[in-house]
Amino acid sequence: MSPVRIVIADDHEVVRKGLRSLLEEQHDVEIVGEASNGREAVDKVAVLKPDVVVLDIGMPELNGLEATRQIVKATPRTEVLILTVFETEEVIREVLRAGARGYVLKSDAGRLLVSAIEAVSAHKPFFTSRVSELVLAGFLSGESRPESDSSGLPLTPREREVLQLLAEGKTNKDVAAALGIGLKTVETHRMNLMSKLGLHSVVDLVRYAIRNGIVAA
Amino acid sequence: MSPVRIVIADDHEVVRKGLRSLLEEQHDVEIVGEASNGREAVDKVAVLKPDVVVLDIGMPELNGLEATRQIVKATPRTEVLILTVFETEEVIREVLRAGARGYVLKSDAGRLLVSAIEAVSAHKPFFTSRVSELVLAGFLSGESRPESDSSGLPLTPREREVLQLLAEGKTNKDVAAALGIGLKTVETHRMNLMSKLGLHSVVDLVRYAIRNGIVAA
DNA sequence: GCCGAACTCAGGTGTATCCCTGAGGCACCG
DNA sequence: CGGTGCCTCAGGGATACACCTGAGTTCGGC
Repeated sequence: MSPVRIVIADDHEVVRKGLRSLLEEQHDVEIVGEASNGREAVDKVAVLKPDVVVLDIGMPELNGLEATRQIVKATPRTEVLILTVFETEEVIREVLRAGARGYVLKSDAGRLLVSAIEAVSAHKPFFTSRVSELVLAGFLSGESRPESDSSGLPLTPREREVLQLLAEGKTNKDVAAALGIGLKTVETHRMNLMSKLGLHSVVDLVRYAIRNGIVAA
Repeated sequence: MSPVRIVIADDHEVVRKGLRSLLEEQHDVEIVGEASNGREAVDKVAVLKPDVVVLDIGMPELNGLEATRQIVKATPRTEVLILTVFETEEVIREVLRAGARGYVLKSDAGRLLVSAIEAVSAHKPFFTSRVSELVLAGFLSGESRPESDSSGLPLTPREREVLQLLAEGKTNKDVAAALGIGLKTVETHRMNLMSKLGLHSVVDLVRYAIRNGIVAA
C-alpha cells in the first residue's frame, strides 16, 4: 500500500516543521508539500493532489474556511483535515459544512492527529471528542428534540446589539439607557444570549464577543 | 559534550509533540519534560533543572511572561527561550526584561529554533530578526530612563496572576480555590487591580488582559 | 386570521461584585 | 530596627448579576 500523501498548511514555519517531523515518524505517510497561507494551500493541493490536506484556520491571505471551500470544489478527491485552536461552535459548523472531513484541536494529543489522518485518508470522518459533542448536539437538536436549542442557533439582531454593548464594558443599566429600553429587557436578552451560547457569566460573553469579532479587543 | 537538556512548554499538545520530534532530530538535544501551562512549566523546571526551557507566551493558568519571572528567580541556571506568535514591542520588552535570553517567533524557520537553542544553551542571547529590529530600535531611542516604569503603576506578581485567572472566566471563588487563598484576599487583589488600572468592573479587566496578551482571546 | 418569532417588561430569590475600613505576618532594606 | 511593600484576611453595605416564571406587544407568513 502506498503511503498517504499529505500537504500541510499553517502560517507558522516552526509548527509546520514540527508537524512534518512528527508525521514522518510514521512510515506510511509522506509530506509532499507545505503552505503558509490559504491561497498557497489551495494552489499546492490543486497541483499535488494529495490524499489529505492538513489546514489551520487562522491564516493570512485566505483563511482555512474559505480555503476548504475552494479545495473541496477544485480538488474533491483530497480530504480536508482541520487542525486549529478554534473550538467555537460557529467555526466548527461552518468548516464542516464547507466540506472538511476531520477536525482536530491543537490542544489534542499528537497521536490523535495520526489517527485522524488514517481515518480521513480512508474517507471516514474524524472528530476530536470536544468537537464530537458539538456535532452530536447539533445532530440531536436537528433530529429528535426540536425544542432543545442550547446550541446551533443564530443570535437575533437585538441580541447581537446587546452583546456588543456588554462586551464594550457597559452594565445592564448602561445598555438599557443606550437602547432606550428597560433594565429587565436587557436582562432577558442577556439571559437568552447566555442560554444560546452555553455561557454563564458576562466575562464569558466578553470573551466570546472578542473571539468572534463582534467587538475589537 | 553532554546533550542540551530541554523542557518544552506550550498549551497545544500537537505543537509540543511536533517540537519534540523536530528537536530530537538533532543528536545533541534531549527533551526531558513537557508542560501545558505556565505553572506546570515553573514546577517542572524547578525539578528537572534543564539547560533551556522553551516557553510559549499565551498559556492558561500562568502566562509565559509570569512564568519567565518565576523561573528566572527560582531556577536561574535554566535559560529561558520564548517561542510565540506575539511580536508587539510591549510584550517583547516585558519578557526580555523579565529575564528571557532568546525570542523566536512561531512564524520563523524551524532551523532558527535550533540555532536559538544552541546560542541560549551557551548563555548567549538570540533574537529573531524582527525582534532584533525592535530591540535595536529601543536601544537607539534612548532606553535612558532608569527603571521608573512603563504606564502607571506596576502590578505585583500575585496581582497579575489573579488578573489572568479572572480573565479566563473564573469567579473570585474559583480563583481563591485555584491559588489556595481566601475569598476576601482575592477580592482585595481585584480591588487593587481595578484601582491601579483605573478600571471599574471585571469586564474591563478582561478586556485589559486580552489587549495586553495576559490571556489569549 | 391564526401562529411563531422577536422584542418588550415584571416579580422574586439567591449569589457575586464593588467599595470601604482595618489589620496581622513577612521579607527586604537603609 | 523602624519603614515599606506585598500578601493575607475580615466585616458590612450597596449594587449588579444569574436564574426562574409569566406575560403583553408587534410583525410577517402560511
